Amino acid sequence: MHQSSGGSGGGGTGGGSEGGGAEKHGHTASLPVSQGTAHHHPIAPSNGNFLPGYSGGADCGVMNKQGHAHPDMMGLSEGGNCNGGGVMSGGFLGGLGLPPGVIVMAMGSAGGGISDASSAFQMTSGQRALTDCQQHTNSSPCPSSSSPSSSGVTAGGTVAKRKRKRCGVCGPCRRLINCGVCSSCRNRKTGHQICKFRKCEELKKKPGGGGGVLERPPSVPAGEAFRWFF
DNA sequence: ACGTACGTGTAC
DNA sequence: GTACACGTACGT
Ligand SMILES: [Zn+2]
Ligand SMILES: [Zn+2]
Repeated sequence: MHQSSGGSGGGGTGGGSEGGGAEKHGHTASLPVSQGTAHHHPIAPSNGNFLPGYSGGADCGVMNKQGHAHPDMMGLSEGGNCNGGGVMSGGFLGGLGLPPGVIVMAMGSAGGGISDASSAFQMTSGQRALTDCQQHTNSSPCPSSSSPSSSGVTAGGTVAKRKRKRCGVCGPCRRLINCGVCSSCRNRKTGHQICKFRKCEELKKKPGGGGGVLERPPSVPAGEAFRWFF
């Protein structure tokens, strides 16, 4: 019971004092998706807040003039940020759930870059289910069977709930470092939660509608979005 | 073994 | 309904 509350509030806030150990040396974590065909952080993050792979097509010059990435720019509920307006980050893409392709394409046109097109494609498909070639015929992340934990039952018989993993493609997931000022960051020691700005959107949602429910963003049934590309 | 982060219960 | 704290799954 209590699934309603557990979804957002419950897990979304914890804290820590310092944002020292954001993650690891670059391996944000073991993202389920193999984003950069070539892992191992080839180059340093230009912004430091986003993965290099995606920043490439994102920074056109028009935006990205933040200089110093501010932790609170989306206007979550921290510090009463008003969202400057020039600042846009994962929130605008994954946060709003608007047609990413359109935006990216618009930028691509301005910048005049074919490579941007591919980026857009990646983002669009990546947001939902990665259209990559990587089909993973069988490399299932979950060992399924053959493992006590996978069975879902621990020694005592308690049903061990398997934890979901971040999608790795949404805005928050693409973030690399913690803001260090949000509740989660401040109380990480006690809260054991990831930075609010890094909390995967998929994890925020899908409290129990995973699998059978085809959740799609209101308006623009994907199909239409596709048409915009061609 | 350790740190990180998801899930859940409770407090407000 | 939101925020906080705890247990524990998960990866290294
Ligand atoms: Zn934070
Ligand atoms: Zn995500």
